[in-house]
Amino acid sequence: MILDSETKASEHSEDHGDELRLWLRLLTCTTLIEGEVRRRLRERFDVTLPRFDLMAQLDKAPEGMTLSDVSKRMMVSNGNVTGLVERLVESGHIDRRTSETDRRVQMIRLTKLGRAEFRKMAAEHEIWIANVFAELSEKDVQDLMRLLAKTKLSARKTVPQKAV
Amino acid sequence: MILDSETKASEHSEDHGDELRLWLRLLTCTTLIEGEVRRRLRERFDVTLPRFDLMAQLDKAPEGMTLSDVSKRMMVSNGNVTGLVERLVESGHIDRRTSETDRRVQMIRLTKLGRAEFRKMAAEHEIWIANVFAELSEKDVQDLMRLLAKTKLSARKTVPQKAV
DNA sequence: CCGAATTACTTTAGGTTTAAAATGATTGAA
DNA sequence: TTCAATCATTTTAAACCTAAAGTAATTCGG
Repeated sequence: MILDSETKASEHSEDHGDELRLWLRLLTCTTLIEGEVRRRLRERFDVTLPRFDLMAQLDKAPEGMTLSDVSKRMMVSNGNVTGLVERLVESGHIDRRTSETDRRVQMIRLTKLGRAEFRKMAAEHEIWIANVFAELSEKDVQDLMRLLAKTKLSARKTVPQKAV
Repeated sequence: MILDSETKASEHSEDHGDELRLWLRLLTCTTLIEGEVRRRLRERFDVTLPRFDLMAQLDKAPEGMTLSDVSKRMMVSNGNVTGLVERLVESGHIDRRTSETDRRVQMIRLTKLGRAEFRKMAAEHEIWIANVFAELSEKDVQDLMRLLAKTKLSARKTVPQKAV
């Protein structure tokens, strides 16, 4: 196998500049969108983004979820969820009860109020997000979906998994 | 202009599901990568991500930056920067001095220690990021760069600009 | 059955983050 | 000049977030 000088050089000191720029761009897009969503949630509904995110998880699980489930789905620490849930119970948006079969487990679900408020917010939120991507063609959206799926798989391989 | 039923329907209740899924995927990728970078920075260098990010900004500006500059670049609030800078001055990584021409302005820059430590971390960081995207082809990377640039422009249009 | 390991959740300490108000310095228009 | 507006930064209050340690319940191998 013959290697030209460029390939040879890359063996020990590859150029990683493109990947770094890609990461920064990805981060910028997310931060930009997240900040705007946060601002609008506060302005329109006086709600924080983490509260909205947690309610979104519960809306997809009418039968309820455990705190651990929420923690994994939201990719945040257990302790973080404990505090968020505490405040959402306090404000009457979610309902928490200890599982009858396993007393370690807390099942939480949206209350009627919580569900109603979430649905109202979610409807607007979906329009905001559609606007965010308004200048992308349908093909752009599909391409981006595909590339991000690939990125997610690639990134996951660099994350050490818990032993099974 | 003739509209078929699908187009007609879309006038008032367009389907925004794809965009929403795209946003969630974007967010997942960023959260995943960010979490892993945070974990490694702590594990390898006992440093937090915000501290690293701030030092990265300063490394690109050898002549120094104002706190407002940093705030804009990092897309975080002013008050946040004040606290971060406070701790980085405390630990000897950055140097802060009041501008001679405008006493409202604080110029900050990396100290010798700060620069040395940052460079060491940045070298490893770059490799971690390259690994994150390792399964993407060179074309994938370029496509993703282009689509994210487009996304950024599109998203910016939905963010209300401050009056000039 | 029994004790070690695991699991679910909470607590703690410290740092991060925001929005909004406050402080002090500069600018600019009348 | 002068004072209202603007600007850079800090402060404040509350929430968010993590890592790590702690508590209590369950599971499982022997």
